[in-house]
Amino acid sequence: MATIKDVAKQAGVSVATVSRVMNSNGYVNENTKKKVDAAIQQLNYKPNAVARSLYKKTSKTIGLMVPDIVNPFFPELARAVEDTAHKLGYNVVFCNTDENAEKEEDYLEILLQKYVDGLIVASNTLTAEKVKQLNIPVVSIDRKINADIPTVVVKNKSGAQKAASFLKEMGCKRIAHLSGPEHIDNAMERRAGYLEEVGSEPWFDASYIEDGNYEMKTAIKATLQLLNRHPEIDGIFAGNDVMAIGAIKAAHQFGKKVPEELAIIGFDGIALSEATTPELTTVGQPIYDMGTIVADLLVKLIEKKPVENTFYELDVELIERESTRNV
Amino acid sequence: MATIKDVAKQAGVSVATVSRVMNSNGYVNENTKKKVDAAIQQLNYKPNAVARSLYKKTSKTIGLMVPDIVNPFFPELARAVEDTAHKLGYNVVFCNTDENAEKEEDYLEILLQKYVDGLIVASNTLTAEKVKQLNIPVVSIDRKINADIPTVVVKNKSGAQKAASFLKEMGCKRIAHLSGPEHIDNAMERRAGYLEEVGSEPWFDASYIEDGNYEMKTAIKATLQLLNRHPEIDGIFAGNDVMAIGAIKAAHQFGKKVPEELAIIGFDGIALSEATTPELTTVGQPIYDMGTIVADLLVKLIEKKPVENTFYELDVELIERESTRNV
DNA sequence: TTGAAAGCGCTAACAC
DNA sequence: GTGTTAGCGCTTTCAA
Repeated sequence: MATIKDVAKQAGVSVATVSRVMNSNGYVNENTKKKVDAAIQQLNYKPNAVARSLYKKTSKTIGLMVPDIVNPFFPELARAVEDTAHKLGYNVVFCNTDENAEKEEDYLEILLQKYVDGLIVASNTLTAEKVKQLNIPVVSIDRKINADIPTVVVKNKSGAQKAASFLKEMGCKRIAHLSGPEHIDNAMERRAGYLEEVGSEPWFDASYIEDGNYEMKTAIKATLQLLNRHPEIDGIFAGNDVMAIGAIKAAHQFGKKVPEELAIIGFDGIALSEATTPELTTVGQPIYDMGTIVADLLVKLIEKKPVENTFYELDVELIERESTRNV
Repeated sequence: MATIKDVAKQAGVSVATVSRVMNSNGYVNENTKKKVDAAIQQLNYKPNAVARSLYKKTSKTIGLMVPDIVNPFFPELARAVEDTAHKLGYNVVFCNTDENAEKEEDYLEILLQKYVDGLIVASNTLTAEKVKQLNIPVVSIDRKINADIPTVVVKNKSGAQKAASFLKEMGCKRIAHLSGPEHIDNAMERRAGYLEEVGSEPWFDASYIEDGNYEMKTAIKATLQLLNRHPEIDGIFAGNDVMAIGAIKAAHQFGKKVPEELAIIGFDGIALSEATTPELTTVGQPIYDMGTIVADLLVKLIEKKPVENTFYELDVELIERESTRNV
């Protein structure tokens, strides 16, 4: 690999000059510029990003920490983040934390040591204090950490409420909720939206809620419990699509027809929600947009450009498909 | 951020000594080691990975290039790669190429400039020649590039043959194939396996094969074409699970019952294949193992440790579920 | 307009 | 055992 020295020698100039033409800063004569460019061409020279980082203390890379890469929501998000980051000249280091605080710490350290310029995190273990210590721009996606930290989320509560209310419209009389984990704020917001809509119904009590841990397997078990406990349930609002898919499977096992006997609605709008039979009605998040927005926002923060807004709470949209019916 | 100099000053030693205790190489007195450790603690010193990289020309990071992060196969693989890489002290930079040669080039360059120590690629545009030029260990996953390049794949052809043969056992008389793109070797291997099994049947001709581009949307269209062209089709072997899911949807639209009137079998064994209704019968790849094996292999190559084997062709397993029936 | 040289934070000879 | 020092490849004063 050719270095800047080689180029300098080849072009018969100093390394400083080479640096100047590469970064197009400082004065440099048209003619010597040409010589340098030619040398760069000939040697197929690429500047060494590590050396550059060492001096400039930046790396043109950002970190993206997600809790569960196997939940399709996150790859879809990651894809958007990666797309726009790449357009803006950054690349992204991917970290899968498994909701594991230790792994998260590990990664944070590694990323800092590598001079990542900024971080996009979906975490519920990360504290505002720790974020401050990082000393680089951080933006939170999908979850709120703290009002001081730029954040991109969706209207979880009202979206959930819409979902429950839609189930009512569809004629459901007993609506259960498959909830996400209690330590995840968006799960609790979605639960709150559900409660807002059905919490004061005469039939309601807490036994209509089960934690499905945002996973398919757990959701299947939880749904079965719900159905055993309350065979009269005719509608389920699942806190995410993966759980809703689990609920469809569980209903199948239990012998309830979806949507005829049991309507199911999810949350997220992952591509997969279209793939089930019946197709899943869901509260769609603008996943790709979210990724674009966070990446854009983070890069602006990194480059100290003005940002209009550091808190985005995007709208969700009810996507009616086959898993809910009109009775 | 504290540097090695700060630590040296704090401990009253030279930077060389600090470096020695950090890397535990060279002699260092028990006592001064203690002093240094104490200083490190006090200053909460973390060595600067960039500076280290610059000198050592390695970065303890590997690149992972995948063609489509939204196909669940790749996140599942990525997860495994990331898990074992992390265990072995490496982190992984994720690159989504969209099967786009230009993007791939871009990434390759960036990764090299950052001194990534090795690369795991799933690509069909990358040539053996280009790989050589990279001058770092590269291992190919899911696709074969060249016999010289260490590779981890599965038995695509025999797996596909098993799938077609299984469909026959289940009583299918007219078996179509939803194929992956022609430029992807594993897709062609799977097609070859299918042909091996049904190619010489009296009813067979090329119109029983459609390209579904390894995507759900395209697969739906392709399936509909297949079904319109040959209403007698009673079995479909899809080259991957995502297309099989599309086929199920298409059958649904077409009014064919799965599996009663149309049996469908996929390939991959992604988590999602269990989530459909009916659950998908599929040829399962050991995805997690594949990720573990490539990551392990690559790290061994990087660290110049002996490797037993540079070509893994793993077994696949037919997972019988609901989308195929016994007539 | 250009070059010399210092320095980013670390490692590894080479001295002592 | 430990310190001094010369780089790794680049950027950026400061002089010329």
